[in-house]
Amino acid sequence: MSSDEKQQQYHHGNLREALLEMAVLHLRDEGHEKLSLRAIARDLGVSQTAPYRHFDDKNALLAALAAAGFAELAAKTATAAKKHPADAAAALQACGVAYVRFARANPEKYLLMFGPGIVERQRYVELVENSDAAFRVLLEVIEQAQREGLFSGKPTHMVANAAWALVHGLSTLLIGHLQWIMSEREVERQIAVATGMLVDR
Amino acid sequence: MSSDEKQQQYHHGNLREALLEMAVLHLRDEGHEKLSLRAIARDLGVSQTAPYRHFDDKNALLAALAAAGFAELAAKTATAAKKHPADAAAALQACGVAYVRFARANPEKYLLMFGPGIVERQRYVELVENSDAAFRVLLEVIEQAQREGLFSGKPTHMVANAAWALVHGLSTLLIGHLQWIMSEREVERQIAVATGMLVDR
DNA sequence: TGTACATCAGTGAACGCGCGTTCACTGATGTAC
DNA sequence: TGTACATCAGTGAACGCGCGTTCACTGATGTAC
Repeated sequence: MSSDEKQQQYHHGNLREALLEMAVLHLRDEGHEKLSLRAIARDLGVSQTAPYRHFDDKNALLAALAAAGFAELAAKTATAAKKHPADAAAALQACGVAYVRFARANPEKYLLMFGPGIVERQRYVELVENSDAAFRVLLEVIEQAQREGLFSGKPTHMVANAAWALVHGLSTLLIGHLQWIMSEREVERQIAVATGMLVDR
Repeated sequence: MSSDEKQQQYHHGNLREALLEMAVLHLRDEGHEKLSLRAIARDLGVSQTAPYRHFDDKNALLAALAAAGFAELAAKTATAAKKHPADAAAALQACGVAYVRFARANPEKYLLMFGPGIVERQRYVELVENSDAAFRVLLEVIEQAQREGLFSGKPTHMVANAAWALVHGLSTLLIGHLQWIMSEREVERQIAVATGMLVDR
């Protein structure tokens, strides 16, 4: 224990954020199914009931975690897309690459975001908004692509859903079934080939 | 209780299959995370330790369930593909449609098959074989497509992975995030649009 | 500047839960002779 | 055809577990006057 840790304060001062940070660590290590409020509190040196001052229940903490994840995902994909303001095909592919990279960098967080681990998602305003925002990034890139003549004649939201399905499916396969059988080089090539198939004419 | 059910035998005679069938029902109703060996035994009117005569542990039962699911999926997609022996693009699309329909008809089973709910999958020979077989159906359709000149110049397994990613992603989105916001008609159209994007030139 | 008091953010003990799994057991079945 | 016996497929009690959550509480903080 460092001297910092020794000097225990009755009021933590920043417990909400500390809980979320520790939760991210636990998530990384063991996934959201095994994530335990008690264990998180324990690791923060705080009583097991302290989290209830900041979150209604475990589900609320998971929802906050997922909401932050969607914000991060939206930021990453938006940044990637903005690098190709004049070329929608390139923007779409860059967006897809950024998407899959996010999932690979944060596999357990990604699975929490899209899995059934959070109940009554619609109750959590921030979660709904952030997840909508993440999808909207993709949607806007598709709209731009349509203005440039790609995907002509196909309904925008269906093209967007299909693109989403591709990157989502690739993400989950790469952090699941395909996890161990591809080298890093192959993975990068795979991402390029798959996102390219959306765009090649 | 019917008279059939009343006449309890000490030896069930078919408990292994009965356990799997009941497990499928529980899976449908509550998902694999809540699935409990005790509850399944209870519903079969059998002691909570009886399942251990037929499965090493809970994980083994889940593995058997998933293995059966992959066999089913392989059969459905193979049947769909065979209907278009001379047109690989049509075969691929039919295969994709069958794939997504399977997932939508068996959402919780599908999530078990692809999720992290089963540990040490490689220990279960039948599971590995059946999941390989399911992927092989898709792979063979892609190979046929390449012989017909589609996807020229792209590595077969990468095209296959991309196709798999698309149908897998669509499946999980349709049973997850997109579950409630599309009508049945829209879903069918969505599946057609997405699988069509793999194939349109 | 000092004090009373409301409010906030912690504590620790306890409840109740269902679960997976182990154990020693027993009833039923089928086979060798 | 009858019997001994090994094996198989059940039983029921029990262990131990960590968990989410509630409760009544208390120490710290900040604000009104």
